[in-house]
Amino acid sequence: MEASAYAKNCPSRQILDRIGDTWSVLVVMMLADGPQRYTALSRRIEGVSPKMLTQTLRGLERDGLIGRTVHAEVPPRVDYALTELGRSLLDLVGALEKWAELHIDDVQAARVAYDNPGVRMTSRSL
Amino acid sequence: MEASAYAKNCPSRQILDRIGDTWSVLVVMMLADGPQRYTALSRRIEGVSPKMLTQTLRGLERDGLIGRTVHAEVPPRVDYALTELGRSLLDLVGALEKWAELHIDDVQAARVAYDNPGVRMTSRSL
DNA sequence: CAGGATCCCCCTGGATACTG
DNA sequence: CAGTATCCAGGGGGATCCTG
Repeated sequence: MEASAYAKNCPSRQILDRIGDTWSVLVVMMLADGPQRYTALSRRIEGVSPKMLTQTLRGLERDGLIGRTVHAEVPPRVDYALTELGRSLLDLVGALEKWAELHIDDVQAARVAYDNPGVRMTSRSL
Repeated sequence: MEASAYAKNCPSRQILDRIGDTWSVLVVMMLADGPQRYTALSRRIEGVSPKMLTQTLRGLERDGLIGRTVHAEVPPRVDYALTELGRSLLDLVGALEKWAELHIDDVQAARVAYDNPGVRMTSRSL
């Protein structure tokens, strides 16, 4: 079926899966400021467990969105940085943020309206 | 923390949560063609269970992205259609598809390279 | 036809402790 | 410092059956 193709074969789905991932986008945004160390990321992204951070970083690295550089030092030093491919994602993330900021009020108003069925509205949303 | 604000308060996160949802985007894309009935959607989106379809539709409706119209007929007839807000999402989805199509090859190449560590590369991805 | 209700399983992801 | 290993609870989501 067409939808099946959409759901599995289609590039969008694969990208969606990564974009939709909670931490991936957060990491990409953090790295927009420049290369960061593991610990720096774990501190800046509050609430992320080491497991999830590592997992997220591996996923992004596998997709070629970030690069991982190990410096031959003691103590170990590892930097993560956006690749060119990763940087190209920033536009998309930016567009997403823009849409969000532009329409979040409408969305929240819709939610309130939906959650309060009895209340009269001055206009219909459809 | 800043990341906390990002993760919870920030509009982007809320939109991300919806965008990232497997079925939501699929439904929105389907509805881009025009209003659709429940059954039509369930057929076109292969693999979706009634439960998830309903849940997805409710979520989109709650966010004001789609409208639900019940026709007073027997058998029941319910149409779902994008709202103006929902339609404005199409641009974003379009941008996403565009990015995906444009870069999916790079991503897949990166994945192959990542999964085959021994292999020599002609160029570095960073 | 368009779902609601229920059961249940699995997998995500958090917490914690440990290591090269 | 930069992770890995392990354990474990919660919830997402499928399958199924039922109804206005």
